[in-house]
Amino acid sequence: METRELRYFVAVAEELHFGRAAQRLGMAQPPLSRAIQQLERRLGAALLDRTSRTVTLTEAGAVLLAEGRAALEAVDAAELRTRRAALAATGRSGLVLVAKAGASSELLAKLLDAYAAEPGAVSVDVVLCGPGEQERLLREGRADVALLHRPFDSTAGFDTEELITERQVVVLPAGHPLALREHVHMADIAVLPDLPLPRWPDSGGAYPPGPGPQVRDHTQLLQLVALGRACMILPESCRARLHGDLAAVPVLDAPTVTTVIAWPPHSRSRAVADLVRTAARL
Amino acid sequence: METRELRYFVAVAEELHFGRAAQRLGMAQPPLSRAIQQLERRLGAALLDRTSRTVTLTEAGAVLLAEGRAALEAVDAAELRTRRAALAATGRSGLVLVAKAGASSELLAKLLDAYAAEPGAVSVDVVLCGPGEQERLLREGRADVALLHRPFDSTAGFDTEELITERQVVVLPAGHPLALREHVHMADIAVLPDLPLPRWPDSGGAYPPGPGPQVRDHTQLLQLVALGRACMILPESCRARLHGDLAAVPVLDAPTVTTVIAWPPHSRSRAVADLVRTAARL
DNA sequence: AGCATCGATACCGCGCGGGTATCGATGCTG
DNA sequence: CAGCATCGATACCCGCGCGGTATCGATGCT
Repeated sequence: METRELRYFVAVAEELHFGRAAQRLGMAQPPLSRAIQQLERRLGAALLDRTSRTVTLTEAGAVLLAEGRAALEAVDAAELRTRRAALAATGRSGLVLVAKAGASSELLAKLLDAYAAEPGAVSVDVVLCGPGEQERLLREGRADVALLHRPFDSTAGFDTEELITERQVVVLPAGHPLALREHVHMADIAVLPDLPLPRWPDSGGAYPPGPGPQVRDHTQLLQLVALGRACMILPESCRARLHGDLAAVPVLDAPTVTTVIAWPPHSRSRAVADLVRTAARL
Repeated sequence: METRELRYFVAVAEELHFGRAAQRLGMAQPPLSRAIQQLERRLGAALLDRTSRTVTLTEAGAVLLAEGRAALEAVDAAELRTRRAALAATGRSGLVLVAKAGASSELLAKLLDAYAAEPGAVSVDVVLCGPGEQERLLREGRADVALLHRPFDSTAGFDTEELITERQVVVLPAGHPLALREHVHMADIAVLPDLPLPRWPDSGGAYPPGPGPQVRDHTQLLQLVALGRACMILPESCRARLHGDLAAVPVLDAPTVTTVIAWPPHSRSRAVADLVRTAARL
């Protein structure tokens, strides 16, 4: 199977419309129809059920859509990583490290310092991004290494090394009654009608139903907490970055957060290996 | 990048010889040379350093070899899984479950029984194979689900569900002094000159150096233990399958073995989901 | 019934993948 | 050191296959 055929099929399977898919692919509709037929013949499997009005995926088609997307991602990643390796060999292009904005900043600083002191260290571009984007960047080959937080981020498909495990704290307005407590439990927080947990958009950009305010980034969130309209649960290390009006109280029964450094398997880069080794020694 | 180009490159990179690679690919050498040049031009990266006598990989070439192999595997797996999905839709072809020969047989029997009792269960073909082969079969799409044993088998790139964790036991000839002990430690075993741990061949088929006898399968191993020429360390559940002349003693400080059920991500099969759910309930 | 929509079919041209013949560089050998 | 064998690159050619346009046939809407 050629990647061209796969791209064609994925386009049609996503659009469920030959005309639009052809347009998206920058080609005419008839050769696209033919290519899909040919693919079906070669696979010996019907991928699409088509009438002249509707196109739907067959069971096999759904499988090929899921698997094919992953395969195309792998091919594209291979290409990108090769390009980057070539640049790294000739010019001096650095590593790209991706981390969630606002998380693990202390650890990150220590890591960057320690790695910079290593012999043979290359420059490290730090990319800070929103939740859920890191895995994509790493999988697509646009980043070389990532800091992920289990159990929130998926480490599936990556090699990882654990760095630290920490408890979580709840962040409250300084004046709140709970702020004086030595520690709290999840149940203490769940019953606070005045301080609901905020809602983040899911991958589709939609918000789950619930009482909490809708937030889209950490700035909004911090502001809401400072205003006494929400609370949030964070790894302990984030306390350092809080300003005055906020208090942090350990939550005993919240899941512990493990920060891991993750990199794609098959990574052959000495720089990545050095960085990981440095991180493991912290 | 087309899979054809990738296959060409991988062939040349593995052979490090255009002529042989062309032969392996069933084509003439000149078009192969051209294809590689074209690929290098398009990537803007030298992949191979060639003199008229030798061909070597560049840094970028090594990256593309590793990443490209993985990408090709993904493409082939996508094709195979689609074919299998199509067969499953028309005919009634069952699941393929792969497990290590001789391990977890009791668990496996329970799982198969329990799953067979589920409504909508399909037939399950069980493939027993040697160590290290299961991951390959699963990755290549030749199997739908596998029983793996951490920390021995790599679960990288798969979704998994833990089934049981067990201690390990050392298996000795029944008459051996240690056989009477309630439990032992690794140190007790390491110092036995009469009962060395056997050596398994690595992926290349070569044996690591060391004192132990060379074994290639479990039958040989059992025989050697029964003969009093070796001992072996196994998960506790394997005791059930031992015959009379052998004794099993718990090893307190050996790593615990966790049996997990693993399946490829993106799996869209209801049968796999049912089987996993059944396994998790055991 | 007429029409618009949409996938399939028919047909065509050309670009590219693959073939053969040969060159040029390099290292071995007598 | 000359001659030769090896091996990748180049030159040139052919035919298939990919992509294009024109059109058909089926289907659902008005």
